[in-house]
Amino acid sequence: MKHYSKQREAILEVLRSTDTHPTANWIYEKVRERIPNIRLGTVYRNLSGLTADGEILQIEVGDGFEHFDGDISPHLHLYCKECEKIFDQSLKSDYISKVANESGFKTDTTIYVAYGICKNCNKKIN
Amino acid sequence: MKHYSKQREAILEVLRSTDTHPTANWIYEKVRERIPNIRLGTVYRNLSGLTADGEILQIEVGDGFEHFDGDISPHLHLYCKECEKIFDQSLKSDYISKVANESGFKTDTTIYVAYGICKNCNKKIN
DNA sequence: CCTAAATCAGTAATGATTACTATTTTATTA
DNA sequence: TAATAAAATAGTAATCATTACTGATTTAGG
Repeated sequence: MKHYSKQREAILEVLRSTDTHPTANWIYEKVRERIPNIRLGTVYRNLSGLTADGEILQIEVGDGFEHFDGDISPHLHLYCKECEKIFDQSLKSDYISKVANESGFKTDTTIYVAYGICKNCNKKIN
Repeated sequence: MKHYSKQREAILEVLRSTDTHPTANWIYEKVRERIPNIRLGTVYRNLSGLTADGEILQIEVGDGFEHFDGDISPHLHLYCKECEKIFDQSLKSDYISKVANESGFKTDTTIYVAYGICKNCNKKIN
């Protein structure tokens, strides 16, 4: 990722314009509204580059899809196993980073995921 | 996962006998030494069941493979982008779980992943 | 023992992601 | 602003980790 491209720019804008954690395909469909003949491969290539550059986060919750996040601040991802949605929760400190660096590991990205049942689903079930 | 099976038992034992974070295929090769005609599909099915039952953890680090962990205590996974290995580090408290539950989310599993460069690779590079 | 449900071996299919190539776009330098 | 090399893209094809299917086997409980 050494050069600017309008495709990369559009992908980044789409990702930053949502507070969900979309898949590559979702991003592809959105970007296609602006750049109709963009290819899914281009979206994947840029998402990989943006992740490597630390401009976005890649989140995996075990549902078979890679999810992407335009918010790179350290925060908690709550994955509800009932509705299969990802919720965000802010964190006061980057706990992981501190612990990791104490042991000589140079951290540049931290991912926090909790699995369980969200507030809403809890009401419905019980 | 309501019934016992020797396949499930063997898979769990293999996973608990290592402190690495193997892939389904690695586990398959190991279990095959004991049960020669077990199938990869059986390994996958059992790993999914064991994960759902909370007996093992499923860790994803963005390398295209699902990794499994027989240690279900909350701990930190350090993924070195240089040597592509996963290191463990114990945690004094399950920070995520506390924060999540405060907001009404019922957590049953927490995953901590830090990306960066490990101690050894740091020496080699610099 | 018997039965029903769960799991398995064996095999085939799926589909998210990656790879490839010729063309176009970008950054740089003169 | 033209020339050049490197990087990115469109278009297409391939990969391969994972899941799905089916008939046979194993398990749990009475």
